[in-house]
Amino acid sequence: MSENSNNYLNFLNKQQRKAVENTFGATLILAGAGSGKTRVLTFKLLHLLVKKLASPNQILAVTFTNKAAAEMKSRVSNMLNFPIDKMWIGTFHSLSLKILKSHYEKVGLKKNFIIIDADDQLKLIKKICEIEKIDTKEVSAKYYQIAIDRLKNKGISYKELKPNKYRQNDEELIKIYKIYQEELLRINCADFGDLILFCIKLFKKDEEILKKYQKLFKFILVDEYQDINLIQQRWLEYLYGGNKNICCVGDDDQSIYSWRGADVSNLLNFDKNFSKPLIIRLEQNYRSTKNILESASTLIEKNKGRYGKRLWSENKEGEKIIINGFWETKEEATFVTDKIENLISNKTPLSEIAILFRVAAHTRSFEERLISIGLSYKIIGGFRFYERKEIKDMIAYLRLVNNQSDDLAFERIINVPKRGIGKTTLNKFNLIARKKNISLFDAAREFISITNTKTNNEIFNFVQNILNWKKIKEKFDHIELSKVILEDSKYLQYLEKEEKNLKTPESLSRIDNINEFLESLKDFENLDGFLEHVGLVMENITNTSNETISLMTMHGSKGLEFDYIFLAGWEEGVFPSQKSIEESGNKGLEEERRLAYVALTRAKQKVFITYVNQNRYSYASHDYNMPSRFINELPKELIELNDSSYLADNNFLDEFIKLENISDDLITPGRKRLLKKQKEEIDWDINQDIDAYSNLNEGDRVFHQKFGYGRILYIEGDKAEVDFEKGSIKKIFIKFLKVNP
DNA sequence: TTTAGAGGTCTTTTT
DNA sequence: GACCTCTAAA
Repeated sequence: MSENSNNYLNFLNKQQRKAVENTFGATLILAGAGSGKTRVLTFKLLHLLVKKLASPNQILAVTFTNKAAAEMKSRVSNMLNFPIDKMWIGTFHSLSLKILKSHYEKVGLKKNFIIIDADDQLKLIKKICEIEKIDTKEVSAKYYQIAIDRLKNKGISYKELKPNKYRQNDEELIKIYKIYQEELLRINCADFGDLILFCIKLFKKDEEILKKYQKLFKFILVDEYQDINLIQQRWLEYLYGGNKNICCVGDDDQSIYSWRGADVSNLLNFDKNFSKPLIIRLEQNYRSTKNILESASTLIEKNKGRYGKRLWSENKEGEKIIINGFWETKEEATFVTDKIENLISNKTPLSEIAILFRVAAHTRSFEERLISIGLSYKIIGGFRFYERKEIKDMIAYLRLVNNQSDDLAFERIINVPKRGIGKTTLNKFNLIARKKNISLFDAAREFISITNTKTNNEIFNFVQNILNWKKIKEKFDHIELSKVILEDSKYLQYLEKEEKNLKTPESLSRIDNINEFLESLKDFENLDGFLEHVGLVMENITNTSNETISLMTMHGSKGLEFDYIFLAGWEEGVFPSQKSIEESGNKGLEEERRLAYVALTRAKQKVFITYVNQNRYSYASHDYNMPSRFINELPKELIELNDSSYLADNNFLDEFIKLENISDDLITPGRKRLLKKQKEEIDWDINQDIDAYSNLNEGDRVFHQKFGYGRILYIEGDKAEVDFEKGSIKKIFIKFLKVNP
């Protein structure tokens, strides 16, 4: 341990110190943004070790995201002189996996089981629906996927699910859930929910095992407690039951995962779930300037469902929040990068700059701009490396070599690259597999032994390849194996061909990604280690150079801090998200507001907010959006509003700022106002009859295949802005419009 | 029987 | 823009 390990307590304020030194029993730390909660947790860990209250492997430290876990690990390893490998620091899922790896057979899994992602989940459910002849037109496979996920978050198994007469598809759901669970076991896979559920099952079933872990974990530390769902709470309760020492850190204002089953009431019921807790509040913010803190606090006070706290700070006032509106996304990206260039010339390190988005897909225009001006950036989360098609294909090959009963992997690659083994042949495999209760791989072998068709040769080769690779796996390492697979399967050849023919940005980067994939394999000892990492983390761990700008979602930014924060896309419908309000009404809106609070409080020095008023490009059409209501909710005296000349000319901002009380109706008010305004401006003439395609005028009633009937707002070159009756305004090429008589 | 292409639908946030 | 389904052609 380091020399100054005895005076670490001096680095803490009174409340923090109390939190650290109160080691036994239950402690709940209500910690505001930037109040040093990670510091408290890591120091507490240190304290437990220094005071010899526990040895490293007797402390269980649970975090919510992989990033937070990595952060804590690095902080702890900086303070301590010994390797932290033996410590139980990780996410609920990774810690559950660690436990399950010693007891997999007790829950019906086999060695080296694989964790499947949402993609595979959906594929499996679709397959089940098809086999069981469950119609997925009215109720989609996705619905069932989400439903099963939600049930798992609540710890409800298919046996416990009682059909609800107010929901129509519960019978189907139960059936699918049951088969889904059986299928997972058969192909030796578990989904995210299972990792935690299986642990609980294990604890319930085997008291000896439960006792062992209860005894082992003398102290439990939990980060981001407000985001914990029911099943995670139960997981904690089981492990808490032994030594009864638990310390949770949370902030109700930062609860942003209710859609994943996170339940803030865990925070409320803390004293019911854990006995006689000490509750400590941390309200001094060390991170942000007074202005940023004040702005964020004013915003979050608009929420009704909160415990209420007011953060304070001894930091300097700082600068105002700069808000800029733009006509289109390009302009927005250019503005942001210009500002970044300014910051760089003032010696701001790139690592202190982050651009945050509501939707991961919105990073694109910024990426283009950053590439063109040559600034290095990294995307955290978002388009996950391991979710790219070519990477998933490669992983599927490895998975199948690893485990021939992995049907999901088999189905993914049996015809990639194309081998002339299409749907019909696959259906035949499926038939055999089900009849004989064997894997698709074995069914394929069976198929060639009993039939004689043209495709037999290809199937035979495929099967032989897998068996060959299996032998190679035994003799060589996973990197060598991957290279052989790339060659033998002709996958690399297939990518090269695609690159030549298509020349799309995606196809051009595929081979690079494969090379990066091979590179990232080097970080793992063997195939098992790699597959485990892929299943849990989904992010590439190479390419973590520090001197870059960070681009990420607001969700992804939680727990991080930067000197300068750029918040892009603050538009009604985008943020707050239309979907979230439609789905959960005021609750959804409040969660979006908490997200805004999280985003603002990431900044240490200065915040820039931007919005694109007129031309947010999404899903191949252009959307109109009003500035986010959250802009309106910031204290007027602490913000500086600027807008592009177009917006100034049209008084968009003036109009917007005048509005004080915005209702929480289901349709976002910004959109409502805009629709109203434009409808008034145009004098409709419904009965006008014009030839299709030509002579289109403003005000014409038109028809579009995708969006239905609408009216032309104005025409600009070969495009027309159309107000569709379904409620959206889109910019469409005129040639796609027909005039309705 | 497979594959390419056309046309449709659905688009949040993460372990 | 990605992914699915349907259809027509190979």
